[in-house]
Amino acid sequence: MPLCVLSRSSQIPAHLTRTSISAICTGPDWTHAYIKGRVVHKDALVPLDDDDFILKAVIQDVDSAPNTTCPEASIKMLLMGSLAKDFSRTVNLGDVVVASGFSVSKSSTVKQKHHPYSLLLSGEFASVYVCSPEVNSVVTRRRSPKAKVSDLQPEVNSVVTRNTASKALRETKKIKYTYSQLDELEVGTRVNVYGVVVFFKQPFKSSGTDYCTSLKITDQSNQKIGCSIFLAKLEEHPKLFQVGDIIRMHRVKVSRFNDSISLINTFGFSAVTFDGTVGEPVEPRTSSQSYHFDSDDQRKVEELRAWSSCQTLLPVPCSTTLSTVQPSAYFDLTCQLLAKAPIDSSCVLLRVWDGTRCPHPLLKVLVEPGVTDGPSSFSHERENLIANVLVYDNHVEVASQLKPGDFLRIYNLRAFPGSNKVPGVACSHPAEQDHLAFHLHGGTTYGRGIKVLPQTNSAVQELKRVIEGFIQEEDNSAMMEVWGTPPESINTMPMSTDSITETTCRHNLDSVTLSEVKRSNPGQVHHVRVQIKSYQPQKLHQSLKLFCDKCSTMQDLPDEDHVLGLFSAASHDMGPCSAPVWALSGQVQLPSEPAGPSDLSLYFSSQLMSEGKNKQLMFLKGASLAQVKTLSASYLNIVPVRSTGGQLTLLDLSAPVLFRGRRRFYGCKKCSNPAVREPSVEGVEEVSGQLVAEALGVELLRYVLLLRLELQDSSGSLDVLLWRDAELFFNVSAADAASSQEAQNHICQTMNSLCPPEGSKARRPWLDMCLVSYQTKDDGGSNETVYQICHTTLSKASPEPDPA
DNA sequence: GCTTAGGGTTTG
Repeated sequence: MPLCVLSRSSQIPAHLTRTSISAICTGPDWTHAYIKGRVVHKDALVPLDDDDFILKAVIQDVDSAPNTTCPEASIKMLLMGSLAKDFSRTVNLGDVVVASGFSVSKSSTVKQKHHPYSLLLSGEFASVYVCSPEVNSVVTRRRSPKAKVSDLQPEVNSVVTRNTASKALRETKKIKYTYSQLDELEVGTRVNVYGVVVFFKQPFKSSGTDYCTSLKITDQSNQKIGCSIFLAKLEEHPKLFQVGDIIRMHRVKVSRFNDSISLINTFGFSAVTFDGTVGEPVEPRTSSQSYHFDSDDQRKVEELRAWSSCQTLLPVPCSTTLSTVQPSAYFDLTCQLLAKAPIDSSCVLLRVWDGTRCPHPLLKVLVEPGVTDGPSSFSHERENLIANVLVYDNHVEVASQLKPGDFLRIYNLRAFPGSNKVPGVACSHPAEQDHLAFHLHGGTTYGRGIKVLPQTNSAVQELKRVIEGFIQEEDNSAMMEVWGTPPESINTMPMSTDSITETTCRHNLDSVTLSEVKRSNPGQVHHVRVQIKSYQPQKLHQSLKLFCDKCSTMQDLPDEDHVLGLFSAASHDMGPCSAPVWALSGQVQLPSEPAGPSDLSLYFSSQLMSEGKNKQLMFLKGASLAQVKTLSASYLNIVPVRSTGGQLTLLDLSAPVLFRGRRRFYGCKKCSNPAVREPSVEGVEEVSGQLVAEALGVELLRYVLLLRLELQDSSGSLDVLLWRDAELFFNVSAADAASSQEAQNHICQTMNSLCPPEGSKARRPWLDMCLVSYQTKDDGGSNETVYQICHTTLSKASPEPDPA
């Protein structure tokens, strides 16, 4: 970074010729010209990136009167790079400078009293010679590596070089950015600004190469300035969540469009955003690895928040929830995504909730089975809270990136009443004209779009509180029909040892004793370190239950003898039976083993047959349970049927409604409306169990594990349930446990090691657990507190089973 | 290196 000092102005290179400032215009070649003027205005240095800077200054012709009003006596200079930095350091207001190697462009300044042209000092030939009274004839000069310094004084040159280099280094580390008020933006300049966001669109694809964020900001000047941010990467765009957010932008270009000022990002652009709410922590939101933030920024944000909060004319971010939404309204919805499913190439279904209940009935949307990302159904209670959002056109791309569990804000969502026309989708009841559908229409007008909110967002925090409250209630109602837990006391000295479980929750809690848990009010979460004293049921196959997600009831698995009897009874009904019109029927002769009737009737979907997929689904009449099991090896789905009054019907729902390999599926008697119907298999590659069940009108039951454990520690004992997170605990699926001996053995061995049998020499291991307590009603209708193990998983290989 | 958009409801 060479700087040079000249002792006399005569050392200005001889090939340069002076010209007057008023003579500057575009056209002539100014390569060999210089101008001489007094610095009357000097902006702060603006850093562009690591080693690049820009600085604006105005100089006035030294030969003009100090107070001249002649617009052409002074001219604006834009200095770039190290020349700008050196100028900022060396030159003071009032200094006389000589400039050469400039280029001339039409001034962007609109005011009449300014010079119609401005100077750009950039590149290797741009030079500024300074002739201040204090620093006698200093010359700063930007120089290319090849430039000759033979016309500069060598001794002084070397001294100043060192000084400047070290000072310049310090300067870049504690750079002060200056921010322009929005009423003093000059077209053509590059500025840094702060503003309150009064309108914005999430980034959308421009017709060029970049995504575009469009926003409008204002500040204490009350000017409203539109901004367009073009960036190729979505993650680099400003993180805007709602109107009222505060944004700081570095290096935006002031330009003119349709008689108004607008801002566009330029090279080195960066943006940081802040929540605009008074009192919230001032936390910069940015994806940038490093950014500048100091106490001035803190103050700036707080000033803008305070000012903004008093402005009645600024838009207020809306806080509509599903419980307050009006039919036909457009609104922003903060919600959690539970599941999503493609509808067609220009439409995606988002199933969302915000934990509040919409007073208007919500449109139900049926989708192809097997295409849903996330659960395909929820508990009956939760289904009533779920809004089906249809997302169209340009928003499909963003929607495809979303994952169930994400917290979202959907901007300018339309609550559409009476909709029953959804492309490619059947509506449950077309007559339900007042049902609300939610549409995110195509386009970006009114800021229409979707944004994933971070977990730290205050609206997300609030939403999580509401949702967790609901889940707690949901659990309670689901547990209503399950056991109570009268606790009893025992005194046992604990042994000090490592836990063989770990908790997967994020509660930041210390462990408490079981007696402290018992003394606490219900509705809380506790962490405990315990042993298992006993458990029920001892016959672990009895811990397998069937649960209906729709009506939240639980039942035992049907007794095998009972199922055998149902099949046997069905096979004896030999009355005539007509096949449904859609079915192709046939007879089959089975070998004598396994035992059962020798003439079975088979029914196939003619549609599947025509596609050569007859192995995917078979309706089977007259077979024994053993025969069904055998045929299950050859057919993907087998539905046992019987003849009832000459019609083909399903067996009683206490028998399996569907066999898939070794797995049996049962239906809920309360929630099903069973009939033998042909599944809609058009375009389906493989027929799923869910598809068959839906065609049959059967609500499938889910296998669950339910155990009651008696826990103990030094303070006493406590009965708890292991249900909701039992699969997590054992690391085995209940459905596997129902069909696989290996999975059953795993559970048995685990329980055996956690609670060795009486008389065993094996020690009981210690377990860290997360317990949730809640209140429910016992059979007599009085309140009791139930404890359940949640978020707890066996972390180490289970100890060897008791050798004794 | 310097186009993109430049707020103001889909049409399902």
